[in-house]
Amino acid sequence: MARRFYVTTPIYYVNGVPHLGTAYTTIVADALRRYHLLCGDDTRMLTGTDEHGLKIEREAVAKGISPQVFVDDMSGRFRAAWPELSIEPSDFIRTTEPRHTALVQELWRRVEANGDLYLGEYEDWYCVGCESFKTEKELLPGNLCPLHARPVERLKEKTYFFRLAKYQEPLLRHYEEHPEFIAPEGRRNEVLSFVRGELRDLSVSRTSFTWGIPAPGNPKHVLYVWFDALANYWTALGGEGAPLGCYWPPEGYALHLVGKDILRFHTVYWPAFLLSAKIPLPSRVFAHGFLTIDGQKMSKSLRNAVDPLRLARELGADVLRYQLLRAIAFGQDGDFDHSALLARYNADLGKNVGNLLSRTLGLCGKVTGGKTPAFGAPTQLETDFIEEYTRRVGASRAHWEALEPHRALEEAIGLSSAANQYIDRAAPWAAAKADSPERVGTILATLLEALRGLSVLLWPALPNKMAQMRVQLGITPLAPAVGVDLWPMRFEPRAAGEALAASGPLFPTFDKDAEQALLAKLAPRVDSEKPNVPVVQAAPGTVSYEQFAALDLRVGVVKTCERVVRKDKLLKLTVDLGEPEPRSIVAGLALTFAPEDLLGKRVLVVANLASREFGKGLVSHGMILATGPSEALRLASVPDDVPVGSRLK
RNA sequence: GCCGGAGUAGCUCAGUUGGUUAGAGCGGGCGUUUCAUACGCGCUAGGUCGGGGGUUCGACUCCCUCCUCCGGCACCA
Repeated sequence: MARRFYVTTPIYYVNGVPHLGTAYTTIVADALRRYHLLCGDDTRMLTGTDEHGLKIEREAVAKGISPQVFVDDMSGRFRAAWPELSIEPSDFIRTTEPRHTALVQELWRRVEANGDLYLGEYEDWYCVGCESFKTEKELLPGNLCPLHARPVERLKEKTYFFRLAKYQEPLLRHYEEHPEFIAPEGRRNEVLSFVRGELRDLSVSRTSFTWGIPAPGNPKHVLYVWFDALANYWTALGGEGAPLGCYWPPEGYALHLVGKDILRFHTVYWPAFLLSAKIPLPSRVFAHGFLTIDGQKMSKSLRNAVDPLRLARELGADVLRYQLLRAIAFGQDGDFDHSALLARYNADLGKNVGNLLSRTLGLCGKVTGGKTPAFGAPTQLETDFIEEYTRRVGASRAHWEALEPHRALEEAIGLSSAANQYIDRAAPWAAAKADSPERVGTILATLLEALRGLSVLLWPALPNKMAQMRVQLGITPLAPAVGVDLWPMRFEPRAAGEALAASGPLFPTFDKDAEQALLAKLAPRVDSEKPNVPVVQAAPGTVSYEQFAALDLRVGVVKTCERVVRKDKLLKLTVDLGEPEPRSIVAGLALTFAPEDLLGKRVLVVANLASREFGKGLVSHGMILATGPSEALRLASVPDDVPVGSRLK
């Protein structure tokens, strides 16, 4: 009853290096891979890199190298990173590989043959500086490019469209018939409501850059990001009729792990492409949450500050894997907290599992000469413990099946706790003093078998540590094979007389000093960039939106400006706010600015401030915004091309 | 604005189709053992289960409403 299990991670865009977020997804995928291996499933895991697109082209140019050289280097970093985290994908695909490009083009042709591609015009905001389109959302107020702060323009580009709208009903039907297709539940509902709304055809090609896969039959176009990238899950298996095709439905079970930010692409666009190409859909798309780090959002600077490889080198890959799998409810947002990591390591692994191994082997060394004792007549204690063992081993398995690694591991630790309870109740040291070797043997044999089971249950998360544990237990390394179920569902104590090989603490704990030292070493240091604004909560002096909105802030241009006699600080100016007549404003700018400095300048004005009388008929109808000491003011400003009278918001 | 999720012990969270004294882990407190990595085991938290109202013999669990947080969509004051 070996299943064919195929798990994928997103392919990572090579404009960055592996960070904790990408490591997280990939570690979960690897843990699932290992779990399925243990079950005897025919298992396959895929990860890789996404290497096309304008950003890459641009970055390579900026570095003065060819895109290919650039992506070779970047992709290599991802490929090299995973083994350091004990991640062993079956395959690593790059979107620049011929095996991918050829099959993506085939996919394109199939979609085209199905009548789902048409040439049209894509119209949106375009920044000449970027040479790329911007969505409305990206733009700064006043239709400015967020990168260049210059106005974008409306532009049209020839592009192929995919008839996404056509697949609204088929998609909804598929969601309906396969409720497990999108998980978790909450995410499924989001997608559902999105698809129930209006689906617009999707632009799937570009002509404004060349670093991509040429569209078959029209090489002026390159395939646009999603059509190219999503296909990797399928192209990596070699396409239709290839030997690896058996990992794809209907024969295989294909699971895509994705971040919740790219859920839609995987549950709407990708299935639609496949429906069009008449290829079976993947079995399930599971969206996990985002990580915060020590309670802080993973900003760019934090991303780089928390390097999973550095953590792995410092603590061992297993410890990092364990924390990510155990501390974060898969599917929900989670926090990666450094001190919680150390605390959990000490508690779960050191004190619970590690000490259990240590005391068991210690007793064996003293009482049985470092060999496995015989399992004799069980008492109620053994019967109860074995019952709990069986229950937890089964529960752990069920949780892996349900994509709940945090719970699967919780069960494993619970089993270790139960063994610690059992050893206290059974008190083999007392039995040894009472000179009842058979009883001691039975107790120790029970514990050794529990530890053997643990070495399997924890292996998906802690492959290296569990390998070491098995060495100490004197058993062979786990050697998963297709069709062989290694999950320790049955409690079967070993034969007597086998050699054990205790060799000291498996999980040496950190004392307070060591913890402090590690935290100091590992904690992300980003304070320089953001002076750790601790509380940005609503302070007593906050204003409501309504209060804020009551302000009329406008862009104006200074038309006239003159000193005010006997008022050294004041300038009297008239400012054009786009109103019929320029406003007369009195402002305390004179210590910094000479009147001629300000002529023609753009300024920001509070336009609905109550008028103020300065005497001698001098009245100010507004306030000019500035910052700094009186003698070194800086005017709040906007670029010169912002129309006069524009309101700020 | 619409839709969805969440708000349970100091922290992280479980809580099945409503029913005796609301749970776990960690932390804290107390006790205890000595085989063990100063480890383990036992006991302990008296928490208005976000607020208010309702249904019911009885609600954390059902309904209404309000507040806060988060997410999706819409919109951009």
